[in-house]
Amino acid sequence: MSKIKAAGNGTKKDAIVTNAAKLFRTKGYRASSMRELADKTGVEAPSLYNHIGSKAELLQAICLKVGERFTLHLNEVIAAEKTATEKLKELMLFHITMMTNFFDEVYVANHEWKHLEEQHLSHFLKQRRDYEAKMLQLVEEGIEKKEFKNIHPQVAVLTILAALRGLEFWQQHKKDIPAAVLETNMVNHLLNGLIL
Amino acid sequence: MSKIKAAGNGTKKDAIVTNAAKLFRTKGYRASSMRELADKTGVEAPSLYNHIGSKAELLQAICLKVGERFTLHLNEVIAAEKTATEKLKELMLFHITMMTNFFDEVYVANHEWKHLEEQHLSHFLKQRRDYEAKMLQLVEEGIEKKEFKNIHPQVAVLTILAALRGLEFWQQHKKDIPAAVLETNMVNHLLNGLIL
DNA sequence: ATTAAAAACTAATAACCGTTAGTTTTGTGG
DNA sequence: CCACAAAACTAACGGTTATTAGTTTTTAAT
Repeated sequence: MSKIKAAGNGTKKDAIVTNAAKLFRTKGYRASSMRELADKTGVEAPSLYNHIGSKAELLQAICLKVGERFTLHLNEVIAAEKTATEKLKELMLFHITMMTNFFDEVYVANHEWKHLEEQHLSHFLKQRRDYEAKMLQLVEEGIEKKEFKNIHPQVAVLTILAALRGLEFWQQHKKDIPAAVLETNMVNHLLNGLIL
Repeated sequence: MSKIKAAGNGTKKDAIVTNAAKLFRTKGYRASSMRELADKTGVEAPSLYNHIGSKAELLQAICLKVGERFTLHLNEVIAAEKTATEKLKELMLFHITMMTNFFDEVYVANHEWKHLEEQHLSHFLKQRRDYEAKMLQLVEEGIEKKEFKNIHPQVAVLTILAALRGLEFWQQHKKDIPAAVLETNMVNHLLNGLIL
């Protein structure tokens, strides 16, 4: 039996990437050593290189996967025949789902993308800008159709995205606040506000 | 004339800390070398140690300063004789002010606190927990006095803090969105919601 | 001008890092 | 059971890091 256990339908490389995501999240990319990653994987450091190309490649894989998933979902939502409010709500719920199912990966993509090498860095940033731009269009559409208030659409997008990114901070309180309660309340807060 | 220029009323150490904040923000703490910091400061690396104790000390100074300022302000606001809505609004405005005036320091405190050494790490985290707890009390007070809707107060605090932390992302768009516009719209969004 | 302290420099050290080379062990298909 | 490939190991290299030691230069006070 090999020492690295590939989970489910994934390869051994996938298993290493998963371990890397967890390690990078807790320690940060630069503070994570390949020796420690190897240790968590149950193997000596050089053995990792039978399955992966480099440390940088691990970060790329994580950031790319997260970026693709979000982009794919956004395009699906936009293409659907729904009101802007419904679309926005779906986006928010998807962020919450992603954060619960792929916490380490999403966290790393949000925090460690700085350390991507050039080609992947600019790809990642462009993807993020596009995501933001499409969300901006959505909010503008909602304002035009009188679904939303006549507020500054860029600030609204910024506020919503920031609040959603802050979900990472919620993982600690997960025991206190179940996902369903969080979903209902955060979506409601961002859509309807705090004041009575 | 010494090579390290102390700005205004500050010491040379303060100048180094300021440079460190900028460097740590752009590259991250672990990816920032003392050689590069020395270079930005206009000096050779070992010369820094005539003024500071260690690299870790720089991060401590940054995180401590930020933590103290936020804590001090929160206590002032809480002690005042105002409605919960007014208090909450003041807190939000202070976050925006801090982000504009001490962007590097606030960013570093938010992103690099992981790399603090034990004593300072737990102090920093306790300070954050306390801040959160007092904000929770404030929101609960607002609900009790029928200023706020009857929503989950913890989720509200989480949402607001996350949105405020996301202000760091706004610095890039600073040219597009002036601070005054941002203030008005974000505070209004978080208090009154998006939907008409 | 003299002296003492402050602040800079050069050189070097020990530790750690990602990664490669070369070898041995383990698993697998015929 | 044999042979071949996959996957693990040990040893080591070249590079970077924060920091120290020791020395020289600069600043400032008498």
